[in-house]
Amino acid sequence: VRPLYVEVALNLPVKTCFHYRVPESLAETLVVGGRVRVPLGRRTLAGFVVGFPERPDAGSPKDVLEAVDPEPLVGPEILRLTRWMAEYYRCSWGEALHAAVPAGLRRGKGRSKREPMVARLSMERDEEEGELSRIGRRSPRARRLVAVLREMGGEAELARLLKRSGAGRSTAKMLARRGVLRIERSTGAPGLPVQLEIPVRHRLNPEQTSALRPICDAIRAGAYRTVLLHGVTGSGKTEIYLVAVEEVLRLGKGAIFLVPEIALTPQMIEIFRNRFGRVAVLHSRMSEGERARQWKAVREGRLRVVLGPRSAIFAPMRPLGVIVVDEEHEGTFKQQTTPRYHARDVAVMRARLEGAVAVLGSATPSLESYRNALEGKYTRVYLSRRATRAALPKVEVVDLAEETAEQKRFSLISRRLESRMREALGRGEQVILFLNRRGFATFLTCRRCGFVLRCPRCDISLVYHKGEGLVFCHYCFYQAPAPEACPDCLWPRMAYMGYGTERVEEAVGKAFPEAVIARLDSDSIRRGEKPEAILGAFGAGKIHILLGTQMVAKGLDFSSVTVVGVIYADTALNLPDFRSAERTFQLLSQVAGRAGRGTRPGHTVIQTFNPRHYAVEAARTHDYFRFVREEMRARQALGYPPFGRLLRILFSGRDEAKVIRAAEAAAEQLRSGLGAAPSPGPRFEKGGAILGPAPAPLALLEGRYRWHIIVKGQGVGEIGKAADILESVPRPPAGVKRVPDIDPVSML
DNA sequence: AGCACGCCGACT
DNA sequence: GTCGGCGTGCTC
Repeated sequence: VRPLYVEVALNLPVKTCFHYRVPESLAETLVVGGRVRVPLGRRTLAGFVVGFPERPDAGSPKDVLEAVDPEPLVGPEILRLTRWMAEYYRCSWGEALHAAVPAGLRRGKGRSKREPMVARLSMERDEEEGELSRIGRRSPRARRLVAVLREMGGEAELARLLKRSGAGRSTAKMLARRGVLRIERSTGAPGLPVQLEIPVRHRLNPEQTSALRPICDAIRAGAYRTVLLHGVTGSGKTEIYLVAVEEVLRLGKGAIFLVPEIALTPQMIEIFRNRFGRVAVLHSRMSEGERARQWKAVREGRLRVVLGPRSAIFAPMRPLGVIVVDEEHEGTFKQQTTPRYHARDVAVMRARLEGAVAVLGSATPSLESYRNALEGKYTRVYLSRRATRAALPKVEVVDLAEETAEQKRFSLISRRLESRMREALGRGEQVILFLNRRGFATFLTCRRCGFVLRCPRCDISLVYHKGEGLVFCHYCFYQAPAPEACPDCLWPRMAYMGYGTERVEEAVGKAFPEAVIARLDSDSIRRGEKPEAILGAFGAGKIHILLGTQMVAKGLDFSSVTVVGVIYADTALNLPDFRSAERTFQLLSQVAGRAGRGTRPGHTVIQTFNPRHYAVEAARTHDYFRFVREEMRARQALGYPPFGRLLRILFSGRDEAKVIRAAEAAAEQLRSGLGAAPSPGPRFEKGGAILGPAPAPLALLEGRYRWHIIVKGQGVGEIGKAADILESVPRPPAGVKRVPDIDPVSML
């Protein structure tokens, strides 16, 4: 039967799909999962064919203009999965599908055979400033182009850059001629370093063997199961993942391996390549074309192992045997733009829909996963010992208040940490230092009037970067030269407060003049340092002290690192978020685990003003269970996850009064709607609550005021009801954006 | 989202 | 008298 009509899912914030007539000429060509070009209003859009209805739901449907794909771009599995996402996360099916397909494939079919042109900043800042002023003040376009490129991280596809900055090709060419930019065809995947330690393959110990059993049993049975693999750092989780993947491959199925963006290290890629030969890697730093190529190879069954971040959960692998989510507790699995999905939860759903096994691995499982395991929704397996029989590092906590009092001054590196570092360096061992703050000074203040320099668009303090002599907003990339005098009272000097990686680098350089120090954070990368090169040099022993942010905390495995220092453990702890203790504990445990992975014992020194906090205390004693006990109690008392569900509704706009009014109106509608819940539905008063509206912790971001409402419910039913109410009431006035976030991970 | 239609204020 | 603000509704 020839289809007369198609149902099309468009990437619009509109819940419904649209029906079109199929012209005779296309009746044979259209397929479910392929895309079509269709008219909508006065535009033409591409959307996914999701069905062939017998009769249209509109009076006189328009004609499909053309077929975009000769064959389905997504299979029935991804269609089903995205439909579930749309329902659960309250987006349209089209938006979910849009997120599930890499950009390089979406636009033009194979037309973009050639790599796109990419523009990169290629000058030091002062040089660039000089060149720009020579070009003259009458060319705001050039300035705007450079500013936009800087915001995009110093490197961007030329086409996108021109569109965003509104500048023309000629402006870009002129800047390239003057050396401000380099414009070249993107080269694809970054090269891998020469030397990296590949852990040798160990025989599984008895604990690992029994952990593997429920995983492999389910894989062989082809049955859905989610396994929470809880293993202390260094307990050999990776080896279990690898054996599970091997098992899947033996059965002729495929595997998806998700890692947090930050942990997609060359080291991990190398382990996989080493073990499985060809592996599809979907890396955000790869060009669109390269990612599209890998995706196609997966769809055609040429690659059976996919390694990637969040979005790799949509890899068109069929049949699927196992999905591994490594570091499942990581917040980066949650997308912070529509559709706001959590890749770990999507992974579990996908495994369920496709009869696959999901393995969620972590040394510090999220409370959500832990509770699911306790309730029997997941199978929990526990690895209590380090595979290499190396002891867990000895963790020492330094009370910064005490240290400051005793030394009569505040010092970034306590005497304890310094002596541990000296011992290690003396033995030819290596050191990792961790600090979760980039830049030099975290804020500038005036000693006379107390003025603190803030971002005009975000109202958070500007961070001083000494290397560039500029202050930066870490949220919106606003930048300005660091003021000499106080802008408020004109006092001639500003005081540099707070400590970032740049400042620690300087202090460590002074204390250890003979050591080779490298810094690894997004600033050093932006300035052209290759993380692969730094890690390669560190692995080869050419660098003695590696200092950095998150990037040094995750997934690094170097056997000669014996000392790890946490410069300041309180950054995460002081965030206004109910998960701050959990984040702190996870981070400290993870960082501590970088020490003593080889045969020599490790030491971790944690510097903090909160030495008695249970997150710090539990990290010191490597006691996950103690942490969970305390944290569960706190969450239960307040009805926070995992004991309740949250819906966060964020309102933002340039006119604060309007934003507040919109949020208040919505809260009122929620209150009356939920209070009157019909009897079959869950009663709301019990345990549920509508919090706010209140200003979000980041109350002003990029010039937009932000207020939010938090709906706390006992289960999905309640927050779902709240989301239904929002959809049924009139939309907020123009100029106010309302974004619902189901299961929010960050409340900032 | 993007675009129309539609109804009230200061300006060529 | 119009140009244009954005509030409201619709797009197959």
